[in-house]
Amino acid sequence: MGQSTSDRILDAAEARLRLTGYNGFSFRDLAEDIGIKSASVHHHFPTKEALAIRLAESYTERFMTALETAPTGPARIGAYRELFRDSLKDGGKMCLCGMLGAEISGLPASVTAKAKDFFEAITTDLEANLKDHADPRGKALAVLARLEGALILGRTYADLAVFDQAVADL
Amino acid sequence: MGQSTSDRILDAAEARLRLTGYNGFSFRDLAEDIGIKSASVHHHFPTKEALAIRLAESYTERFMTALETAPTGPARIGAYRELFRDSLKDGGKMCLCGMLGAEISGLPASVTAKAKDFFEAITTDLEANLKDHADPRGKALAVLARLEGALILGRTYADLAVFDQAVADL
DNA sequence: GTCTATAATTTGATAGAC
DNA sequence: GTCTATCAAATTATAGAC
Repeated sequence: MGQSTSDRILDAAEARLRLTGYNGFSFRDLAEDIGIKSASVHHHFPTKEALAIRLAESYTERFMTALETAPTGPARIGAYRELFRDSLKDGGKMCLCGMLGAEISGLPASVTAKAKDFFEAITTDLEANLKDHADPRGKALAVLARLEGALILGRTYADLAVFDQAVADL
Repeated sequence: MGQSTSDRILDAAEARLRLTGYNGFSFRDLAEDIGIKSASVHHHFPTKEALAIRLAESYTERFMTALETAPTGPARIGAYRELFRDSLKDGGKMCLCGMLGAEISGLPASVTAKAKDFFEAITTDLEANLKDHADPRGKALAVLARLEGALILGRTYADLAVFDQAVADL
């Protein structure tokens, strides 16, 4: 079963967004990535804003699906650590919503809302698994912050070991 | 003593870079910010790359100067927390080098090197103040990661309290 | 040091043929 | 669904007058 053009656009756009940010790629870049013309990309996603919204939604959905097989309770943190680690391992990519969160002041409000949705979904899930902690939500935010920041450090040093050191005792 | 045009450009550029990222502003934006023309901005900084290099250098220098009055030992972490917190409080800005680190794949190598210099300076300083810790460098990277990530979360939620929750036990 | 003018390229987006 | 062609605007950057 081959991938639809729409899916190939989404894949190319996700990779580019996670590497260079929202303002770091164009519709022409995506078109060249998959061997079509930019007008065809616009046929599938009328605007960059619409594309980014779909990217954030599908990223969040995929992330949540990956968590379905994760352990519950505090051990769930390890599953999060691995998911973020995979992101860095796979070409040194940021978390899609971490990237959007960094650039947020220059983005359409509809896109920033989706990034927030991702963080809220993660925080809520993590919080529910840390009920024995004195401050479950604070701990959840602390874990998430550390993972996002560890991606930035790992990327900048271009060294997976830096990520590992930054999250060693998670 | 008035500010030189060069300094006014640097201030405007730093604010824009920390809000919208390297690809999120233009020389014309900076020119309009301070009431001159873009050709005049080029007179002071020939290329965007040169401007970003200067920004990262001056940011690092300023950060290190601010640390001169900070306590030594583990208590130094609190000074870092306050410096990052001020960044968010001051218009919801990212750490300049945290932003560059996120966008790093799309930036000139000379700029990425300066972002790395910042992280290395911070990590080294923090590490030296955590000598009693089992893994001083790991702990230093963990603190830095958490602060960078907490900025992303605080920005996305547009809520200083989210930053505070994410770094509560630092 | 700042300006006008402009070059060369890129960008997001649209119209309309096939 | 993809293409050619195109648009209007923006971008980085330079030349040269004042």
